[in-house]
Amino acid sequence: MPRDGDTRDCAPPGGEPARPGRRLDRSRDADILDATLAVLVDVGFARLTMDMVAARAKAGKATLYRRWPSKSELVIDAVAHMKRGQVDLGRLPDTGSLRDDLLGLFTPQSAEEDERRLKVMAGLASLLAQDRALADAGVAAIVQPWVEAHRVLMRRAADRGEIPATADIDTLSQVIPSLAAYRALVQRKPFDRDFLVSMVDGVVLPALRNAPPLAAGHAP
Amino acid sequence: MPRDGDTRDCAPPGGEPARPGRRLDRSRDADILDATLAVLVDVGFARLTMDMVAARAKAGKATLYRRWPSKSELVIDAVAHMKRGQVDLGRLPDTGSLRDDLLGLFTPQSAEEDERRLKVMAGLASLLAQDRALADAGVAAIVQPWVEAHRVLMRRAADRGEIPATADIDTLSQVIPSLAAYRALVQRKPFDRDFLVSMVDGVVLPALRNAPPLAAGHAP
DNA sequence: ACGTTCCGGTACCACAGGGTTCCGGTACGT
DNA sequence: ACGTACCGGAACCCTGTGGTACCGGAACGT
Repeated sequence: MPRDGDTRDCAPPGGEPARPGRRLDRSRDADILDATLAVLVDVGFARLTMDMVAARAKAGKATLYRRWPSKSELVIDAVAHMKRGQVDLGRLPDTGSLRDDLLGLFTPQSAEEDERRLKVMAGLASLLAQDRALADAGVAAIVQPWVEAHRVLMRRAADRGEIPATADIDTLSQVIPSLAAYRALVQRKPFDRDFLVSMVDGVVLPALRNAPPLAAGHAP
Repeated sequence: MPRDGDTRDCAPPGGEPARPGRRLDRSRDADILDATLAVLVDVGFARLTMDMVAARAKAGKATLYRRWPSKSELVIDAVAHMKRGQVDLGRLPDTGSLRDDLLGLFTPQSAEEDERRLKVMAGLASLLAQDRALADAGVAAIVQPWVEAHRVLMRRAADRGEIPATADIDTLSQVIPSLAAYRALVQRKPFDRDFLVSMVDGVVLPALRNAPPLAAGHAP
């Protein structure tokens, strides 16, 4: 959350207010947040220093502290800033086949983006154990939208009868995102299409088609 | 790995050698390692200080450095030390039913142990992104034996015809450990029996029974 | 031109924590 | 008793880093 002191208060929509000596300056925030994410990807939160961020953003350390009160706040803001460009729940694939829908979430361009997101997640790993707020922010920004997308696709498939209505969608929609996160965080192997196909055909689809009638459905 | 200098070289099996001024001292190592694990569980690797470990073990910091060359080595040793008491691959449940075997891995006494292991894993999270060796040691000590146990149980079930021979065991044996690790690390929810049952009945067993004939089997 | 306002860079401070050293104490074997 | 060898505790050094103060300069409006 950018500091609301100084001169950078929320200008009402409609371009820069005519303040004297005012630079464009609005795009600097994004540059700095991107630089923060880049450093975070490279070295993780613990080894991230404000000097690295400043150097990467070609900014002065003072500028960082002028806008964010601390390292933590800067990183939180950077992670939140990453949400932009996330999977758009309104524009999900809808091919009539659940398998194609699921694989359709993985476009070549989204691949590198996902990889990046998971690396950010890995960079945040140190905080999962100590800063609950930041960890939750990271999860909400990175994994949750993905789970939501899976849930929608599976729900549709159930509605059109492609999979049994008894399928435990709440559980199974978390499987692939969880496994992907685990693979990226712990195993440090790439999340590629082969892996996705293996998960879809080997785990999720078989489980969905073979839903047990008595499943009590504990959402994880 | 305890430093091999000083006087604590590998005494050949057969009790304490009669060295003058020698205390029992053999149990101190275990105490220190346990203390290290306890602190690791509490605050994670980043916030773990040698003073904390020394205080917890009622030992002096000097003693720690007399035996381990650095903080990293101490923690690695502590994690490896945790392997002791791990699932014994020789004494796995064998009820004739894969479901009962899988659920049988989860005994009330093992529950708290697993919880502890996963907390250690969470404490190591900071290192997953930076110290590959330590991260791998943690994974090998905590998750891998569990995967192995699942693989054995599934292999047996396939051999006796309970599940199709085409089932992708290499992939599916990783599912529950991965999901459990994800749940503990990222979601910070407890790994309880309800969750396990949900995973076994909702994901793994349906997927095993409904193995597609053409599965190319990409082990994750 | 000129002042205003912000910016980037640098030097600096404070402090936490890893690692080292030293010392008095204590249990053991002799 | 006495020496030995290790132990626990505490003081200490040193580096890295978060955070601050300050300066010259560049853009913009007037």
